[in-house]
Amino acid sequence: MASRTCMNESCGTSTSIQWRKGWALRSGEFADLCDECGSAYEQSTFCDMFHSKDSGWRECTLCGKRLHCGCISSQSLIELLDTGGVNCRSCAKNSGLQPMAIYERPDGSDTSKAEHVNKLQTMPLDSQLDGGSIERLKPLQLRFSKEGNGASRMLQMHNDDKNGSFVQMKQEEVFPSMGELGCTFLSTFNQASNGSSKAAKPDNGKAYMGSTETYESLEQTNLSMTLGPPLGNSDPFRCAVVDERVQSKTSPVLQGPRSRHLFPKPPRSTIPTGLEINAGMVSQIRVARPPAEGRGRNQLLPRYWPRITDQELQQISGDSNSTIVPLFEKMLSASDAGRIGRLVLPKACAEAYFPPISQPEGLPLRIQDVKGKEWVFQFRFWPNNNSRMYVLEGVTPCIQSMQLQAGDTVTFSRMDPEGKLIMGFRKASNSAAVQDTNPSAAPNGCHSSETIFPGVYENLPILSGYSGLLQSLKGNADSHLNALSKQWNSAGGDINWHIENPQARTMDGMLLPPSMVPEKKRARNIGSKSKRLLIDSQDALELKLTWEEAQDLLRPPPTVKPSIVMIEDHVFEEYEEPPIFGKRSIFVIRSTGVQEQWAQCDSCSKWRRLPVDILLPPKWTCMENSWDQSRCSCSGPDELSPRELDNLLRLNKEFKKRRMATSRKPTVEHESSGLDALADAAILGDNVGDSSTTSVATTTKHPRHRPGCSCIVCIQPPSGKGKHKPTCTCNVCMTVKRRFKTLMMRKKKRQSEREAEIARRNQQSRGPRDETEVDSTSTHVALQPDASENDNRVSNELDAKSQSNVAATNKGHLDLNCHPEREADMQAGSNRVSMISLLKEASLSLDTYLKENGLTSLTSEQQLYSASNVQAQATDESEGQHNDDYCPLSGAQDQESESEEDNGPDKNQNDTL
DNA sequence: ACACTGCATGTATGG
DNA sequence: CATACATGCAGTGTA
Repeated sequence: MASRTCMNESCGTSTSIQWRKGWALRSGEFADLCDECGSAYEQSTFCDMFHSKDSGWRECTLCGKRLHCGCISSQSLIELLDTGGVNCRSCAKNSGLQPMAIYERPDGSDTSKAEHVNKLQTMPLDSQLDGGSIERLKPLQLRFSKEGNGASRMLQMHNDDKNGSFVQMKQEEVFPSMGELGCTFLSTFNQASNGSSKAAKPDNGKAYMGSTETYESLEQTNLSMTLGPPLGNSDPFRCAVVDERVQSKTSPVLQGPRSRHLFPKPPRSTIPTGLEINAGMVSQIRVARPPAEGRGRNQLLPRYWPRITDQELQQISGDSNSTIVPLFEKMLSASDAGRIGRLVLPKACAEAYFPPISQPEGLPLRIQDVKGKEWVFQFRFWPNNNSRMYVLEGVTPCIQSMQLQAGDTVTFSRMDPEGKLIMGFRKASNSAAVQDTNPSAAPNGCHSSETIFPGVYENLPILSGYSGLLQSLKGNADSHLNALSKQWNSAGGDINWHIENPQARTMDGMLLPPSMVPEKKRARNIGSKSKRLLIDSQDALELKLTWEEAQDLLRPPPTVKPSIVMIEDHVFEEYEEPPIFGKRSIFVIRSTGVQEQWAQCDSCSKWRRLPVDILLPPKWTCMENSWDQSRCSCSGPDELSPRELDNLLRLNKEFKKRRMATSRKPTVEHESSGLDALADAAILGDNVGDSSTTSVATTTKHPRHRPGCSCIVCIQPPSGKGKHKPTCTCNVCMTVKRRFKTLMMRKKKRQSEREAEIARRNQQSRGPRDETEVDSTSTHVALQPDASENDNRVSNELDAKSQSNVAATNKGHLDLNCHPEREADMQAGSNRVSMISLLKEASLSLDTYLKENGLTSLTSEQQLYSASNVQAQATDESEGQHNDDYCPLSGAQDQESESEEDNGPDKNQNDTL
């Protein structure tokens, strides 16, 4: 029967280990308290449970496979059995057991170490819960193994806080000496188990508030672990030498997940994937989460996670039998490396791994460098914004001794069992040099441990991994990411750290050319900033895609009538409830010009043809296909040939790929290339009419006017009131007229060619289905096909164009940049924004649209002008739309440039258009 | 005049 | 928005 002893020495109550509500993940009721005095127990049940005398090994009860506590703790490889023991995941799977989280025992029964395991049940969640237990059902941190001790401390500390029993800790009283701290996590645990070590009480209540965050992140850890193999950021205890030595056979170097709950999750999608992908290449890298034994905030930022290589470990540990526990690292800032001699310590790190200090004066700290030289720094803090700012003072000699500069990284490790603090370093400048010269450097920017050092070291694996992930997931050569990766690489590693003289470095702001000056300045924070930007940009891409797709899936709330509101002369439908997501559907335009909507049955997955104006609910099955009696059940024949379906999917893929690609193009290109691309597509005619496509281009490429923007909108007369009259002969209007004329003539010509082509193909007995065009889709399946593709495709250009126009018109109303005063020129009532009307209008033919807009002909100059004027107005009212309207014009540039070359004033505009 | 010290403040960053 | 942190800066000490 395991027991715990109350930390309160005056109490000393020993109690058997029980399952307590305190283990609940989110309950916030950390009741792991002594029943007598309410103090926290000195150790964690979890540690005890899984880090027991048998070294944490368990045997699968079915196959006998031995599973280490890491597997247990990770929970990714085992299932804990109600009857005791564990099953490896494969056996568990075969036996039909479902993976599940481990839950607290609501009965509070006494549980020994083994019993704990036994009582961790592997039962389907549903079957295990009764109504009353649901409330108490809380995931437990079974992944606690070595680090569980730290977690338990945090639990206890949290307890302290919550119970107001916080006692300002005096180092000599409660905080273990560095020697005591200086043990492997395992030994730390053992000490704790034996009660020989006083778990640190918080010296700062605030410092322990991370507990709940810890637990919250646990669940995420669960997820990530379930989803994938061990993640990139290894458990420090495992990745440190001690683990390698002890568990070299069983423990992959990079095992991250078990300690993830103690530290912030890495940037989403970056670290895991990066290191998975590059696992082989970085196998020797120790990207270690720091030990969780610290008493401080557990939320160490990943940038402080110690990254250490075998070489460095070897260098630090030398030939001794000591083990090195990487604690944290910090890239030196200019201030750190400056002559002030103050090294700002990350607060969390200082509180976690350095002795607690209650007075600002702090205490002297002996730290040994890798050469064995011992330094004494003053470890102290400054009050700062109701917080503390920890610094190591007197580091200048050490910094200089190591010849460190801003951008270099100092690492703090602990040598066990002595507990000696070790200060290592990595030179930032190494990274560039080694990286550049080392042929073994991974082509994607990931490097072996020997080649990765601060700067690039910190980021490249992440970036490359992310890039790799994207590439693997999206099948997309991600030049943008690569570029970012390079940029980041240079930012992290190549920043001008090569100025050896610190003085000179401080002066380079004056000495360096302007282009270089910001680089130095940037260097200070560009790392994290760029990383953030990078990730954000990636997220943004993802989000944007999602958003764009969502736009087309949004439906008005079905049962709610909108209230019409007028905002700056624009009418909006305002719904009391948020829009709903409708079902994805695909619009198809046949060669005959007939539009179709296709949707996939949620039950049988067959594609069914639907009227174009139908809005489907999120769930839709053949049963609801009231438009086709022969296919109103799933047994109805499939209407869509595999070929066409493949075509749809393929085009969808291509579209997304293309969209991703266009999204990553530098903004500089957006103005021109985006317009040109749209223009080309418009002239080519096929699918530009697709509203979704145009919407993509619009929102992606030109959401807002920018200074220097030379688009058709921006070159309009200023103030926005200079509405062009039909008689206007300004450059813009003339250009518009000319281009539109050219455009339409060309389109006419192409249309006639295509009609001829259709006729020819029909004669060749080609199936009409094959001629269908995936032209418009609510799910962005419609594409901007390549020109070559377009030429071979058959479509109804007019319909496409009509959609374009309609979409342009409609979107013009939606765009908040639209100019109210131009609205008068819009068709009356057309400014009514309605999702349904949008869809309906999208199905209108061009002729209908033109009639409605009084544009029965576009062939005459005047009519041409009218059309262009309308479009110009639409454009004026919608910055985000003008691409749609005027890009075609710009696209005609090629053709018309021949006749416009001598049009001086126009030419510039044409170029920019 | 320079160095040091302690605090204040602006910015980056994460939640 | 809160916090962490890099750095500025004023006050003080010292050569």
